[in-house]
Amino acid sequence: MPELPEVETIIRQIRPKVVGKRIKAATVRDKGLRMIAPLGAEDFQLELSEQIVSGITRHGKFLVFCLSKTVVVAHLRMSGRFTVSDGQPDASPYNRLFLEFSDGSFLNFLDIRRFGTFHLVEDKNSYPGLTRLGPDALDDSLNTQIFLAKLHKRKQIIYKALLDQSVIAGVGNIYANEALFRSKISPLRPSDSLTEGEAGRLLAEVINILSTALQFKGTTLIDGSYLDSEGEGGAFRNLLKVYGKSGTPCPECNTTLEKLRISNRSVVYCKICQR
DNA sequence: CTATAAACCTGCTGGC
DNA sequence: TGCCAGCAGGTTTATA
Repeated sequence: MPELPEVETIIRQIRPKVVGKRIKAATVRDKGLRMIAPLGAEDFQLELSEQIVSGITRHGKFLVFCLSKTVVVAHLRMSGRFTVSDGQPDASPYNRLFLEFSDGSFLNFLDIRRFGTFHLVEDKNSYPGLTRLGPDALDDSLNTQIFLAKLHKRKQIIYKALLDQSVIAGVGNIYANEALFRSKISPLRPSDSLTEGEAGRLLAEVINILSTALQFKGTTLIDGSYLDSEGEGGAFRNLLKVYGKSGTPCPECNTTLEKLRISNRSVVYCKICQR
């Protein structure tokens, strides 16, 4: 699933192929979904036509396409992908939406599960999904004090706080599991019980793991659930220590890793190492 | 206010 | 072999 490193990888790959180009036509192939907002597919296509892509940025897991007149905020959710093709749109049956540029190239949005979203807005401050976000997990301005203050303000377990994008933006289930293990903190700890030292350790592991995963172009599970814009999988899978490994020995102490169900998600942890 | 749950989707896997 | 329940899970919206 695309989390921060996967989204950043995709952006870095498509940016040079897309920025500066003029949109000749936008085509929403998959009608009748909630993918496009707030306009319907027809208006979305009209609005994008003739605009120039001036840049692509990211906040958390959201992609922000800056166009000459408007902004399109996209989210890949579980199975969204982008590809760039020449001459014709990507032939995948899961190609849900594509932009045709004036040079004959195409930016395609592929999404098996159709959870991905596109919001056309005036500017990025007019999209609530973005304004709600906390600082990006790899933003330089993020520090232990900010993180700790947010953790102490809420009454929820640290696992849920880590996934709460309004605390910090960009962490999903895979990297939350890994960061908690590496910082030796139990996912069940109340977030307001973390000491400054623990919060600092956890934040350092979050930053470390996300930036390392970015170097590896993200994580692709055995099931091939994530592929970048080149159709490649990320190699960080080989560095996972606990995610998806319940029932196997803890790499630190050999205790069998346990699986929890929190908010309908699978959480794997070592009850000996993580306190 | 918080906290939980359901909804959105499709492909894959495990059990019978 | 076939069928079906369950799982994967980020975010929004609804409900308690």
